[in-house]
Amino acid sequence: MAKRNVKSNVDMRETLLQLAARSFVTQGYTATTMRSLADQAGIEAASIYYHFSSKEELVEVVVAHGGDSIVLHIQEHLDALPPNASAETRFKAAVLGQMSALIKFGDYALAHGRLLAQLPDKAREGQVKRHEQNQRLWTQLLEGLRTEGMLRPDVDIALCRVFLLGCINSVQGWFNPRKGSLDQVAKQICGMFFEGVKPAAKARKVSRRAEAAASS
Amino acid sequence: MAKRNVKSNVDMRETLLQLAARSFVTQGYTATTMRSLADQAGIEAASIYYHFSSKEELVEVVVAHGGDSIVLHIQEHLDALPPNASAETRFKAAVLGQMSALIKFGDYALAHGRLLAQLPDKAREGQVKRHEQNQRLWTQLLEGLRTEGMLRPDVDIALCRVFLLGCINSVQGWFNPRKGSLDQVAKQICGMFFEGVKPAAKARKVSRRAEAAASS
DNA sequence: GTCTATAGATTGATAGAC
DNA sequence: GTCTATCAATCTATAGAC
Repeated sequence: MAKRNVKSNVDMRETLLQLAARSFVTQGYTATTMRSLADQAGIEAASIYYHFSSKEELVEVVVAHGGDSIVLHIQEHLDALPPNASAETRFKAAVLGQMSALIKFGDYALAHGRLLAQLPDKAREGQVKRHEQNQRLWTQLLEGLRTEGMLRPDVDIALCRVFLLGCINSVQGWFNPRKGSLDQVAKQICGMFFEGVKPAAKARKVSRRAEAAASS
Repeated sequence: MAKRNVKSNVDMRETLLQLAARSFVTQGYTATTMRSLADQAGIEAASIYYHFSSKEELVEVVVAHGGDSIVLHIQEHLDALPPNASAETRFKAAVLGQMSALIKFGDYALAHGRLLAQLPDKAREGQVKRHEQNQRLWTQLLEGLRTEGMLRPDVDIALCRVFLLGCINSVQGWFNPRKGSLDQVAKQICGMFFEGVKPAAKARKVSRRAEAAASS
């Protein structure tokens, strides 16, 4: 039994990153002060500069970590599929991948999505590329669907993308793992996306369990 | 030909509100300084305090204006319908209403959506109610659809709402009025929402003009 | 690795002249 | 209504002791 500090400093750098991610996301970049982060970590503001050279470096690391996590996590889900998987299968895997990345990497993932506009100029440029990379991945997945005849000719791919990402990214705000699985929510989203919400000519009965996963 | 200032001060209060809305949305609340607003308006920072008692009052007015505009604008669209309009008709009118509110009130509308979390505590409480009012309106519209049998029993209303609002709210970011009308985009969104993106058993040909309205 | 002390810049806001 | 001048508070960041 060694030390027992406020945060039982196993790794102060990691602690600071997590606190920073949460604060940047909830309070914003400028509103987050080095002092408040230090307070929460149980150290003095000046001590942060032993771990990070500046506030700018701190936010860069947070946002980069978030962006990388999402892209890599989706890629993992895609790589796990057989090479001849259909566009629809790949699409569904990506939906689940992006959702679970949001849950798993929480504030980091949100930081990447919400913080870009607030970043200092230098830091922003590098991150924008990461963001565009994610957008391109989704555009490709949607184009794959179109090639395989899974998209009506009149639906716009760019519109689909914002439609989907807006929905998926909101998951982090309301998902409650005790009430249902991510898998069920992902299925509901894909169902809504492909089939719409209108009943088919012949009404059908489906499990309502996925419904319980949304709290609000 | 009276005065001709930097902003030709017809109404400095209005000018300040518009600049503040834009800056709050793009830079965030804390990052927006009274000095930068004054610079853009062509006056000194101290002069702002003749029009507003504090930075806090300034952001309150901006966010309130945005929230009211959206709710009232949708309500206008709904009130223009005949009293016996179907839930589907009301729903489509609300989609167009929220979209055109976003375009018409631009930064004010975005401020209401994006700034809530950054507001000082006192200002936030009042605004949260306005936000919930908007959410309730959409929930009611969706419940109306369900009552009239336009929603499959397995689709979750809360999920529908985030799905829709995420999509609609993104409109402000990419809509280009020279490439198409809001009406066309609204139709596409409603089509996607009700019918999904999957081709029907029997493929059909539809106009692609709406596709051109999205730029990115 | 963390502390105390403090420099240097910027912020929201006030007082009073015009 | 807008200005000049200024205050008190707070911020990022550095220097150097321990």
